[in-house]
Amino acid sequence: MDQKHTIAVVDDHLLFAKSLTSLIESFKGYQVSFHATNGQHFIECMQKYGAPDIVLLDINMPIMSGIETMEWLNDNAPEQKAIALSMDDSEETIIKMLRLGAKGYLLKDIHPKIFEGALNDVIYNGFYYSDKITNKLLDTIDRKEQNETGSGIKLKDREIEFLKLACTEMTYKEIATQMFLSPKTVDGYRESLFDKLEVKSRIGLVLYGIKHKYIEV
Amino acid sequence: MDQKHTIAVVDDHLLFAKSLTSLIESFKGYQVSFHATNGQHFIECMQKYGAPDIVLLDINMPIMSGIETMEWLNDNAPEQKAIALSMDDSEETIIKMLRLGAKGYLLKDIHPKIFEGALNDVIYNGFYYSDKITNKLLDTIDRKEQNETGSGIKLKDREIEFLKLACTEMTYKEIATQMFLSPKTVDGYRESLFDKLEVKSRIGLVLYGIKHKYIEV
DNA sequence: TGTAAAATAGGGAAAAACACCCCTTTTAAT
DNA sequence: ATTAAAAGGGGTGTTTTTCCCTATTTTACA
Repeated sequence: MDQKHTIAVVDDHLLFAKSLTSLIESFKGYQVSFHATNGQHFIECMQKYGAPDIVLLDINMPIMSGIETMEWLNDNAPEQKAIALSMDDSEETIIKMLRLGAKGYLLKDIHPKIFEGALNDVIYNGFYYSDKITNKLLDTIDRKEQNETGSGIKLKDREIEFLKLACTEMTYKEIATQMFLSPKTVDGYRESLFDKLEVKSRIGLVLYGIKHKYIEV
Repeated sequence: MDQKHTIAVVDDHLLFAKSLTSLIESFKGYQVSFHATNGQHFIECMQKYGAPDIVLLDINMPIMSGIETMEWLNDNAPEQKAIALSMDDSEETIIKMLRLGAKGYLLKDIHPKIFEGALNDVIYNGFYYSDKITNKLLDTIDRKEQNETGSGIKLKDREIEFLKLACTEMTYKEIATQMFLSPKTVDGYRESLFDKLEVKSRIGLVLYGIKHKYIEV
């Protein structure tokens, strides 16, 4: 085993990517074979330089995101080992990446020693799951099993439609017109959402809507 | 000039910080004297290891943010050269940091070569302003001169305080109590903000507050 | 095919939000 | 010293929101 393990870094943040490269090359047994700034670029590079042993995938990238890249790998190179590397610790993203076959999910604030350990784990064990991520997933499962609380509330189409309009400066009367409903029906949606989302005012609806990405700001 | 220039890295993202350290130490003429995970930690480290030639300050950190750190430096070590290093490219943050005396403002996605150049500029010229940042500031100035549109609206401390409370499920009466004001005065703040921010309802205030990062969701 | 659960709609009333008028005291600036 | 602006407070309305009821009409599905 004389050959060094090869790593590809896929991240649009150049400074981070290059810094990470320096770090990785300071680990013995590893070398960075190339760096790409988004998924599409990565695919091109892979065709040019060959597949690396591990690809470190950022999630948020322009043109082709980490998730899209993971989907592509799933279809075209299912054997490729990939580790997601992101600031984003939302359950949904983590779950999505792991389901798509990522061998690990690292937050960008981890300790370099742990990072090195994770690389080794992926090479020799095939995967690495950190405490933090595991706990996050367990939390999510707990909440789902209990009471559907947290972010496990499912809104119906019409409710979402109403929620979006509630996050504007329209009055309920205007919302009713917009939705082709009686103001009284809209009042019903309001009350049932107050109940379901555990809020006490329209402000609460707006905050919920933003937090859960029903609307963008 | 045989001595290397010393750099301190202040960033809570360990992996990034350590990677950046690797990168910096690959530049000739530079060495990282210490790494701190937030402003408070940085101040402690500085007392232990002495002041670096340049401190690289992340903006978003727990306990003591980059802005708070910059304020502290302003009061306690105004000669200290600092460069803000952040993902956040909102005008307000940039302006705030530069006003507080930061010698430069780098986005984390810059090219390592430019990064190295920026370090040199700060050491030898005393400052570095990138195209991107300069243009961003020019844009802001343009908008200010035109019509006060965009985000060029300055809110006073008390208005910001009110805005934040308006973005909760409190009633105006409760907000008044919280702010030790008469409900009528709060009503005045509401009206003047409606006017200033060009919104027609409290929902508008909330959306404005979120968009302009007065509140987090 | 009967029944439960959605979706729809209404009445009535209190509380909050909003609008437009006014005033005094304090602070800042010329 | 004078003036202007900012900060705090009031009166009196209208409109909107919120809450608590009830009652149809669909829709789903066992």
